[in-house]
Formats: sequence, structure tokens, C-alpha cells
Amino acid sequence: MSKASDIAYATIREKIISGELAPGDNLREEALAEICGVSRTPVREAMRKLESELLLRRTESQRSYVADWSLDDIEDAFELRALLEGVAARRAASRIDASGIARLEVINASVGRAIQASPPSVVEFLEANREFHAEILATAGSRRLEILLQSLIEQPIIWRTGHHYSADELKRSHHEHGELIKALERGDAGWAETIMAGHIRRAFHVYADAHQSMLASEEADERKRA
Amino acid sequence: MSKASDIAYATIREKIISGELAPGDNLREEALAEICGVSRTPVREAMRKLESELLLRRTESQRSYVADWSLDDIEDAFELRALLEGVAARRAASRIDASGIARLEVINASVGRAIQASPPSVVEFLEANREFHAEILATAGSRRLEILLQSLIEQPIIWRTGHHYSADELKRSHHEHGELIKALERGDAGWAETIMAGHIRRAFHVYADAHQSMLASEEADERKRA
DNA sequence: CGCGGCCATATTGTATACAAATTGAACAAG
DNA sequence: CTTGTTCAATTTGTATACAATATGGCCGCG
Repeated sequence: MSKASDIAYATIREKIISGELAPGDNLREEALAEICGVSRTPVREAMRKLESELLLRRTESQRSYVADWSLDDIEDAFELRALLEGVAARRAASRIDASGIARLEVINASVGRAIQASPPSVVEFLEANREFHAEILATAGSRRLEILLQSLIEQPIIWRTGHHYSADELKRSHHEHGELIKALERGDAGWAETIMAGHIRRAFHVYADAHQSMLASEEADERKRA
Repeated sequence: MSKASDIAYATIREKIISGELAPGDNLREEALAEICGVSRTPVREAMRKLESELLLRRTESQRSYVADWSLDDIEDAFELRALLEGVAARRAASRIDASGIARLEVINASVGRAIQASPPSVVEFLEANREFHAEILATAGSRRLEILLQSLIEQPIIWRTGHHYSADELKRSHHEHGELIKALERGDAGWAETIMAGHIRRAFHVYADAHQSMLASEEADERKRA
């Protein structure tokens, strides 16, 4: 894509993911254009893309707001992601070669380094994790699958809650990657799919638990104030 | 969406699906704008959408062409569609109510009328078929699943080859819909998923066979000319 | 008071002018 | 004849002006 529309997309997306633009906030084209330092034209393009990724919702009268997701929505997204990344792993198992295995091992070593640092670097973990999943997706060799998953991965919630991972959970994630690599190396498609789907579902449950305790503590705050 | 960009989207899409714009054809914004009777701005918007549905491909230098799909690409799309529509059927089984069943029966009756006409009306069949699948998808109640499937259904090839369906194949399709309704009525999620996935996969094989004989006859033509 | 239509204002949609980038052809050098 | 380079023409990207539409408050009426 072109420069200005890239800037607009990256800027707006970043502000949504970081929470600077909170769920429900009204997004006006002109205001965003000022923020991004470009005109409305590239902003509009960026907004269409963000809408297709469900980071934005538009009312019937074409006004835009930052999407607010219910826990059900989030579970839905994780469920579909588990399904499709599972398929990607299955396909990758029958297509991967030695160099692909090697690349995955290098990437997963980065994951290991990130979690073994003290304190563990969540940012590096998330980045290496993203690379790992991207490599498998690329190996699956389905352009269409890539496009479908693109709208499911890297959602605001994921990135904001990555910081809630415990040391054990990070370690477990790293370990599951290792198991997946072994399954792929052996060409065991069914097992690779199972591991991947479980891996994603586990991520949801970590999130759901964090969400739960967040709600609980909010409730406690309410009581305290009352 | 707005009017002019809707016109642009519908017009260009129609010309791609009908084959008036053939795979590989270069698409220039200004030329399309003239064809659609609107300015480049809404055309650009329409093109972005078509690109996201893979009806268009863009080169690294942002020139656009009508996508040309290989048989593998098409199989890929059908495979993912089978997977996701299967999930939709599974979810629908546990959410559908009596009125939903009734709606499906009405729609499938339309399918029946279309194929029993003499000659069978393929256009009406395709439209009723589309409605049937849309109703199930809506019943599944996942906004995200709808969005994902949107880019997989109604692809050019499907509509052009619908006319290759034999009377038996049309009848079989109608019958499978009936089976699916029964599975949904009984709340048998697994069976509903299986029927739906098989239903879609069968559609691919009908297409693949037609494609095969098309290639064979083209080859025959070549030999004749030589 | 509450309700419903009307108008000023705010916001999005479209067209167009201009800027940047890419292409392809002419042409010079090897 | 091939290769590389330059430049005009084509095409896409961006900004901006203007048109269409939606919103929210105001006022009059019941």
C-alpha cells in the first residue's frame, strides 16, 4: 500500500489496540486525519480495512466507533482461530521441509529467550510467538487461509492481555511450540492440528480467567466505594 | 454503504462474475469509473473490497487485474467453505427454533420448484440455494463466521458453472437440504455438520468434473485445428 | 410538559485537481 | 544485438472542494 494510507492504518490501529481509543469512542474522519497528519482520503481507506477486521463498527448511518467486544465475541474469534490455525498446522505437516523445521526452531528459540529473561519480556514473547504462527501459516500454502486468519489474529484484546500471562503459562506456550515442531517434523498432520487447536484454546482460557478476575476486582472496587 | 460506491462494486463484480472482464484483464481506475458512471473515488473503494475477496489481484506496483484462479485455488476455497459452513450448520443445530425450521422449509420448497420446472431454472435454483445457506449462517449467530464466509461464497466460478449441473445433481442438492433440515430439527449438530460439509464438497466435485471435460474438449479443439 | 416537525450544523460521500510513482519506448553505448 | 538510461506518458495516491445526508436542538402545537 501507499504511504499515507499505511500511516493512517498503523496509527489508528495502534491507538485502538493500546486502548488510547477506547471501545465505543466515536471516530470522525477529519479528527483522525488530523491525528495522522494526512487527509481524509487515506483515513477513509484505513477505516474500511479496520472495519473489515472488526476493530471498527459502523452504524447504519455510516458513523464509526471503536468496536467493543463481549466475552462471547472474543470466544467466538478464538474458536474460529483454533479451527483455522489447526487446519494450517495440518496442511503444514505434509508440506514442511527441513529448512522450514529449522526456521521454526530458530523462532521458537527466540520465544525461549524472551521467557527466560528476567523479567520475561512479554513484548518479545508476543513478537516471536506471532512469527512462529506466521511461519506455519505460510507453510500451509493457502493464500485464502492467510486472508481469513488475518482478520482473527492480532486483536486488541490479545495484545493487551499478553501481559497477564504467568511465567508458567509462557513456559507452557513455548513447550507446546516444541511439541508442534516435532509433530510437523514427523509429518503427523492430525497430531499437529490437535496441538495447535489446543494451544489456541488454552490462550483463550488464560484470557478468560484474567477477564474473570478483572471483573471480580472491579466488583470489589465498587463495593469498597459504596 | 453509499450509493455510488455500491454501484461501482456491483457493476465491476457483475462483470467479473459474468466473465465480461476475463481473468488477467487489467483494471484501470479511470476506465472502470467511466463504465460505472461515477468518479474514481468510489471505484477505488469498490476495488479494495473486491481485492479483499480475491476477485482482484494487485501487483507490487498497485496495478490491478482480474484474478485468475487455478483449480487448486478453487479446491482450496471449497475446502475452507466446507469447513466453515459445516461449523455454521453445527452451531445452527443448537440454536434453531421452530420458526427457523419453517423458514428453511419454505426456502427449500423454492429450490424444489426451481428444479422441477421444465426446463429447470438454474438461476432460481442458485438464488434459492444462496438463501438457504444464508439462513443457516444467520442462525449460527456468529458475526465473524459470516464475515469469513462472505469472502468464500458467491465466487465467479460457482455462478458460471451452476449451469453445468445435471437434473440429477440439482435434485440431489435439494434432497441434501431436506436431510440437513431434519438434522437441524433434531438438534443433531454432528450430523448437520457432516451433511453440510459433504454437500459443499460434492459441489466442488461437480465443478471439477465439468472443468475436466471442458479442458478435454478444448484439447480436442486444439487437435482439430492442428 | 411532551411530542413532532424544521432548520442550522456536523459528518460522511463524491468529484476533481494535483502530486508521486511506474511503465514502456526511444536511443546511445558497448 | 544487447544492455542500460532517460524521459514522456500513463496510472495510482493524496488533498481539497463541494454535495448529500444525518444529527440534535429549537420552537410551536397539542
